[in-house]
Amino acid sequence: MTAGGRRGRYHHGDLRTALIDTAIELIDERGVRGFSVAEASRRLGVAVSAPYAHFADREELLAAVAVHAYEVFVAELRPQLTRFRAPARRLAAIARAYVRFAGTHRPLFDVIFGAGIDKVRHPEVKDAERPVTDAVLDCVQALAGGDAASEELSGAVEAAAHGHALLLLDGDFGHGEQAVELAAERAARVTLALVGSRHLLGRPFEPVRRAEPATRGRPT
Amino acid sequence: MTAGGRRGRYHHGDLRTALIDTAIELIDERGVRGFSVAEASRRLGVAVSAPYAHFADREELLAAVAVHAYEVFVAELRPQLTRFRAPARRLAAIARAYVRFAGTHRPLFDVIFGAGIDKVRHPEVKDAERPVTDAVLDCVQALAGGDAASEELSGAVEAAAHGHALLLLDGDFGHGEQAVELAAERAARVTLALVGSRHLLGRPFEPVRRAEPATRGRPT
DNA sequence: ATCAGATTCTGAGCGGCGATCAGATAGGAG
DNA sequence: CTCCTATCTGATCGCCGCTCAGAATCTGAT
Repeated sequence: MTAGGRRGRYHHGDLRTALIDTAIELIDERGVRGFSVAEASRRLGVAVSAPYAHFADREELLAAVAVHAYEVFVAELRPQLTRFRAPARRLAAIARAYVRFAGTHRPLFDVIFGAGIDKVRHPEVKDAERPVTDAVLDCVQALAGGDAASEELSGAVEAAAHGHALLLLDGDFGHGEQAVELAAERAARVTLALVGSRHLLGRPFEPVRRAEPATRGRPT
Repeated sequence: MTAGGRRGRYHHGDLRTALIDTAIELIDERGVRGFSVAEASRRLGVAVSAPYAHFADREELLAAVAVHAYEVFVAELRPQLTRFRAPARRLAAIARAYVRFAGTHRPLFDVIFGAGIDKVRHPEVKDAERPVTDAVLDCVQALAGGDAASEELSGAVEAAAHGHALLLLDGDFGHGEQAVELAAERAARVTLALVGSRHLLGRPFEPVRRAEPATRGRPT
């Protein structure tokens, strides 16, 4: 393959990669829902049928964008994880990085959660997602042992991070860089609150009662 | 208006309502993304252009469905709110009802959050949403006073409820009625944990990291 | 009862999109 | 150089959102 991508030639050179990049551009301008394969082709100067040599359909192209999105996120997350040793802090760092990613790479975040990609038909996406879910699970298990309590905590943390990301993109924190930081910090604080909650890490409690469970896994 | 909606006649009778109902059916079968005005028309036996006498465009029809969805949710939420007096319990009840609604009225929930309706161009939706946000704000202000802490708590509660709803619809809690109840109960518990957290309701607690606007590397 | 005006619906049509297919073109292996 | 394979073109199909002129029907005022 002659890497290049020079336009005007019969063979584009690296149409696959160019399509992914252009897709991100278009999604940034008009949203996932407004993205069309035809327009991406036009922008690249190729026939509207050309993309189908590289992707089975529109969804497969979006899935490739989603995989790239996870790679970017993981690349940003990893250095943050090495900065903290305590599982609770690491969990908070994940939440913060997650919200930051949503705020600073909006089109990528949009593709991951707004494109309606069927992860069963596109296992690549699930694979790309794995490092993130693994990181969460690691921390949670260190904190909660490994049974129902850990499931509950990981669900709560995921929900908190994702929810704050949505609120941020909805404009609830304002706009601009400081909105992103505010939302990210809130998500981190909420995560720590969840980890520190005496309600979640004990066994299931029924009423709000202040029954402090005896067994509390609290390493570090 | 000759109420009726008998098919075969030139005038349908109540096409507007019929379109909303049929839209919900279709969305239930193929998802919001798969819904088309044309197919709804076909199913109702009218011309594909008929809907445009009642709705400016596809999005306006979906907005009407969203308004109906909020009405249903509010109708289910209200009796739950009267069952509890303590703000914390009410907040948990809201979260529980929210997740239950997502699980038992999936197409309606899909429309609200997956149809990409522009709430600025469709204020009816925001109006229909108001009773819910008001209920949350009521409880939160009773708990947190009214400043930053209350904003933080309400964001956390919304995030928790919405996040658990998404996890439920993603299959993370399994399937069927018991999955819905499990997810709803988890959301309620997490909400109580948030309310009970000494981290959230007090004044801001120690920053996780030293205030340092570090230069974060940006991978391609 | 009648009739003017406003609603609601039809039928035709436009442009855009996703997707398929046969065939042209280029790069690489032998 | 020659053949093979991957890549790209051009044409085409069906579906969709949406518009428009005009027909059918309903409404309310007289």
